[in-house]
Amino acid sequence: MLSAPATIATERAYVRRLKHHAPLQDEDIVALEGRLGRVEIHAPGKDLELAKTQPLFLISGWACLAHSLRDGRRQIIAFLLAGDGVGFDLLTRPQPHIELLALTPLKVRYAQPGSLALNERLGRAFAGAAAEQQTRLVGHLVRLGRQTAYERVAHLLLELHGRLAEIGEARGEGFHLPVKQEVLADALGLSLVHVNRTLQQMRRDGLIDLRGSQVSLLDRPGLELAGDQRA
Amino acid sequence: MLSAPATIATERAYVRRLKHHAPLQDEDIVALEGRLGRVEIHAPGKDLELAKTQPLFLISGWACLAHSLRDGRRQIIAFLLAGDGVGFDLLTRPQPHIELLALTPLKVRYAQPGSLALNERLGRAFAGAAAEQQTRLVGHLVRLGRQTAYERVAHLLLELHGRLAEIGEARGEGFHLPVKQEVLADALGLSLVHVNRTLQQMRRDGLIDLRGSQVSLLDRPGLELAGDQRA
DNA sequence: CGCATGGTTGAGAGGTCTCAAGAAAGGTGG
DNA sequence: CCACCTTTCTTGAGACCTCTCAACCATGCG
Repeated sequence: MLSAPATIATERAYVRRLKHHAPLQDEDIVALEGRLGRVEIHAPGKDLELAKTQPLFLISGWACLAHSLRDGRRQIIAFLLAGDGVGFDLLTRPQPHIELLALTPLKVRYAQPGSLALNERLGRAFAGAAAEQQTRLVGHLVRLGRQTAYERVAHLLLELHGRLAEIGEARGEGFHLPVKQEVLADALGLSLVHVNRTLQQMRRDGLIDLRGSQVSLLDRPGLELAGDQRA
Repeated sequence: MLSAPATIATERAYVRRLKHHAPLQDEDIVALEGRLGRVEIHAPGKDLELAKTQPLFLISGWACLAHSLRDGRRQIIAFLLAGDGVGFDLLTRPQPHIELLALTPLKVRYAQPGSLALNERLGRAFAGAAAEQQTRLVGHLVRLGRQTAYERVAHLLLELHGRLAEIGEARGEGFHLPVKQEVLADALGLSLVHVNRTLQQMRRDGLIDLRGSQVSLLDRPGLELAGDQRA
């Protein structure tokens, strides 16, 4: 029984995320849960087939939206973390040539088709989540268009840390980054090799610590100076 | 009176755009028009202050959404053309650090605040327009992340021609591109100089003709080969 | 005619890429 | 627990793409 609270907390990451955007009441949660169904686990690398799948929430693990070009080049559009919904907003609706990929073992909970904005509060929560998604997408676009490799990496690390902290998956300034550098490269529009060199450089500069897939942001002001893109 | 039909057609570019996404009936148009108000004209370079403005439709001219970094670098997020709405979808809702800029003399028609999805057909039309916007945004992101300068330019020219053709602003394979190369650079994540060189190269390759702000796509298959990003 | 703006071109620097090989880490079967 | 194999990370070297700086040309306008 010791693990029960943790399990519940984990399985309700989506509740926590939605509550960030609107003050949900117990009845809202109950109503929402009533529309949720089976849980599935997918292996890393699995294509969840955005076009054919029902809406879902990520319970645990990392996923991404990706677009592949003919010649094998790939661009990752967005990272999806525990608590994120898929199929509720425009970005995660089926789009041509976009695939939804599991980056780690992925636990998802499917919802019944149709909107889950069952009342005004839930509606605002989903709208808020969609707006946040959209803001991140624009931030990603700016990264790719106008930032250097060093800036892109710093900016992405800050974003991921912030998102993970929100769902309780960061430990202080540290977090688990369970993706290959190749994935970071495909997200950042860089080559694998250059991502590696950039990480080395940030390590030498004392901005981060990196051992295995464990990252620590050693110098947050420095990282923000490097990566922040605000006007 | 000879110019009247043309004027009406122009002023209703937004109707044409919406009809692309749902079969609107006359009553829908009437209802929509009932919610539209004053027309204003803004000078090129004008910041329309996304955060403070009412929703609006572009009647004529070009605008863009842009994000400026501290040091002056700028990334254009999206081009907005005649018929495009602003403030109806997530992308064109106020977002931090994003500004709405007139790129040419810009004629806009303001709408009353609140949703214009007055019935199910209009709702689908607006949703369709938002989805198209979103798809373009993702395409733009892939351009910036994984395409070369040459590919980016080709892809953007094809996109713009397609959009202009939809609203009757293309003449065959030609169209008017009323923006400085600096603007293209800020959209494509390139330097002004490199955009110029790339255009020269495409001209030498016989893909495009470019005189003044007049562009002709001389070799559409060639352009698509160069710029198309489909998997 | 002269100025301002935007386009064009050259030259060299710098950032990022590709190719390639070696080191580290992780998993698996003996 | 070790040996091996695979995967991932790391590093080097050189090529290539794109950038910056700078100058010059073309156009339009007062």
